[in-house]
Amino acid sequence: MVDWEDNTRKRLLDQAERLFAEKGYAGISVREITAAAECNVAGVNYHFGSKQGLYMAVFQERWASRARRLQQGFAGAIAGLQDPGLSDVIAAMARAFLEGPLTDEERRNHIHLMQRELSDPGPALDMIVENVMRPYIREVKKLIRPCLHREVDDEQLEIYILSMLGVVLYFFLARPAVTEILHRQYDQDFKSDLVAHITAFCLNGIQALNQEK
Amino acid sequence: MVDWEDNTRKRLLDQAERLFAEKGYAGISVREITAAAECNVAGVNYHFGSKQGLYMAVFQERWASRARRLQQGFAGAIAGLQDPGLSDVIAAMARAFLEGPLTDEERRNHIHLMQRELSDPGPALDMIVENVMRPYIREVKKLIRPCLHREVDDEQLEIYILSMLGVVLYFFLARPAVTEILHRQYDQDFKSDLVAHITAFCLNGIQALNQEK
DNA sequence: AAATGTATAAAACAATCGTTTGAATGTCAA
DNA sequence: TTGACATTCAAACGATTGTTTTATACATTT
Repeated sequence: MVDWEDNTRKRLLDQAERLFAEKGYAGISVREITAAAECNVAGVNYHFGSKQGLYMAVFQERWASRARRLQQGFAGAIAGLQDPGLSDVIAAMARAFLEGPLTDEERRNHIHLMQRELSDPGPALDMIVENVMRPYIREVKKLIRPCLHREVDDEQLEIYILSMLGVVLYFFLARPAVTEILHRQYDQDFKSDLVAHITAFCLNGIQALNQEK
Repeated sequence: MVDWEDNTRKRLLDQAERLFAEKGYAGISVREITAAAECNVAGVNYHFGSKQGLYMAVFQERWASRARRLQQGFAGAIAGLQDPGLSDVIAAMARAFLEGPLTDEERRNHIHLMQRELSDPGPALDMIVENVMRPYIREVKKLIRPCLHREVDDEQLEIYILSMLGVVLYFFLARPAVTEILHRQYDQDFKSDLVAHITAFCLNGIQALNQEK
């Protein structure tokens, strides 16, 4: 194995990631992937054993490391502040997803791949939940709890964090519908508006936790 | 055509709706659908012309009418109140989606079908946006605007409404992940908690619109 | 009763699916 | 140079895809 740059394998992962994100596992054929990667059909089975093996490799070798970069982007933004407030944490969350360290295409692939696994549980869901979502939520909880004025139990806090994730991911996920409804392009302008909006919306939303009922 | 009950056609729509919602358009074959509907493979092409025709029929003959029932459930809950406040509108929105006039299975199918079209634009997206989402958003806008203390431009209000929809739909969509993370069953108990939470979260969120900045 | 139209079924259609085979490459060590 | 290994390729595998054809059963109309 020539390990400094296994070109066919890399091209296959590149195109598989893009096409699986775009059309879903069942929506794309091995031949379409190999055509896009400009290699032979057999390449998939040679390098990854099967179509499913290629799918899992996309998550293990691409998706997981991107999730790590996202989390680091978030943690880094927080680490730069001393005594970060609630709005700092929420703004950092939104920014990490919408303007974070990833390119636009990486971001789109990343979120679509995640989304598909979350709604149609596939072989990669366990990895996503255990290795990415759970540690992420634990981290955010540790950051948020000191900002609250009263004790809040774990589950309630987790639901709030999931709500914030929901808002962020949904604007991404439903992008075709959102842009058509609002008559706006999904450009930098719109993204800035979204980050500001999401931060304000979720900040107020989570203040519900701060109020005695 | 025997029109009082065309049995095969009805069974095909029943099973197609369930299976398209569960596995997506590309994820299910016409043979799996006809097997579930206990009829011949040719039934799909005879009654609907093609697989895609069956898919569109699911949206036109099933999904659209359910969307109407959802909207009526929402409108009816509001109509019962005089001078409905912001929290009334939001609670009615959440309840219509999570505890509304649909059965649990109808609700699951409905939201999954919608979700798939929103994220992978298919032939039914235009219908969803123009005939369902846009009228719905227009209606909610009319209800919310009188509750606000200051003038808010259309787009901002629309973004807030989309955010609320995002929270509601996301808890549905990512149900497999959500229940695993929270270690909870998706039962009546949990649903009540969700409605209460979403209402509180979004109510506070939208209050951002009420405050001078 | 004969003719017509509708609905279902069995069988086959060409096309495409994921996968495997076996030969042709190139690379590097012995 | 030889032998072993890694990689790519064209070709073909059997299975499954959506669709069509042909035949049959039943109902309604003439």
